[in-house]
Amino acid sequence: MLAASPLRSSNGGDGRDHVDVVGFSGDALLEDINFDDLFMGFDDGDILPDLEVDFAEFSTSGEEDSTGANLSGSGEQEVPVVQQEVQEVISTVNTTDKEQDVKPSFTPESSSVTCKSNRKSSSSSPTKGSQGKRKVKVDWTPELHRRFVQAVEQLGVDKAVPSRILEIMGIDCLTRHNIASHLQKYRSHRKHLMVREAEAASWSQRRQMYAGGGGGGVPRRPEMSPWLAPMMGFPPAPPVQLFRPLHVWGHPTVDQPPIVPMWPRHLVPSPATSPAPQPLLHPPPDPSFWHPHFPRNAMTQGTPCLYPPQPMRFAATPAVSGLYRPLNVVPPASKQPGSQTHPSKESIDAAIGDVLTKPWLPLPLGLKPPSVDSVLVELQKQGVSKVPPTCG
DNA sequence: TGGGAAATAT
DNA sequence: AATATTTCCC
Repeated sequence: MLAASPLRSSNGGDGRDHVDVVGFSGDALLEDINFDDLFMGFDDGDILPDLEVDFAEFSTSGEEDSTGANLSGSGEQEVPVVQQEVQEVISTVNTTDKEQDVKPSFTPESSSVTCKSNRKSSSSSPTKGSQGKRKVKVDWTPELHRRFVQAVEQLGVDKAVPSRILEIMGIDCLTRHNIASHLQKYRSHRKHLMVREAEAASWSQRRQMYAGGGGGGVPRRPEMSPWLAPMMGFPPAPPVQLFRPLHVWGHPTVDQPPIVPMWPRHLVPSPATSPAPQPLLHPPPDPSFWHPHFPRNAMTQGTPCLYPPQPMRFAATPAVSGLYRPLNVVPPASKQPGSQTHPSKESIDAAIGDVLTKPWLPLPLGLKPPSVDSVLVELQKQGVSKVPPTCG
């Protein structure tokens, strides 16, 4: 069962057809692989209603090389151009039912995956620039991709070859080249993911070395501790310093437990350990998640300090790069011992705006700092306000 | 027949 | 910008 309609390129170049291959399922989630990472934007909205249009009903139009394409056969062939009315039917269905509850039961075995035209296809003249080949562009919908993954895993990632995948998937309108292309990308993404996971694992391993396996996160050799290492230039009479981790490329840690150890009490930095600031490095991309998260927890709880207004320096540290950016938050002047001296939300906001202009500095030993939440918790436990000598 | 890179298209 | 296809070479 297929549905397709022509897509003519607007530039009159090769005038490719664009065919979506769609199916639908009640559970559009891809569980085998985290394709949220790989293919952003997949959601139920991408799963289109069943467009069971029998390709046999459509005559091919115009182009010689695409005529006679046999979509019910196996192997690769050109997807035929179909009549305009198909496209109309399809877009009608799309616009009406897309958000509706059109999720018929679906089982992988019995699923029908259909090919439909891409709606981007404009109704331009079929005669344009269509000599030679007319390829279709396959839209790898979640369902289609799920089947792809299924096939790949069935064969084994290493042994999966396009022709076999195609066979297993049983999607008529796909060609071996479609599969090969997708497979290439799939592997590439996969490799990427594995690298990232390896990094995470390696980090996690190192974390354990310093976390002491539940002993409160105290490194075995404090004097060598990476945590202790100079992270930033300390202010002359510094208040509490925290690392503020930035998960720039990953997902915010909202749903995840912290993967980093608590900040050990005796490792809270002190002025004596502060080095000179490092030179500017390449800024990592997209620190955009700053705003949503930072002010919420940063300084709203505890950490009273009696210093006069003075920058509080946080480290905004991307998880991967080993860089951080200092964040200076100026707390209000303390009135009397014991009074609250949190920075105001405004000053935090101002600092956040400002931090983006700061240079990125290397994080010693390439280690990540603890998560801000864990630090805050730990600092609270430890009565951190006493860390600077005059703060308690 | 398939992998992979690069160019190209959308 | 992201993703898919094509082309070329091995």
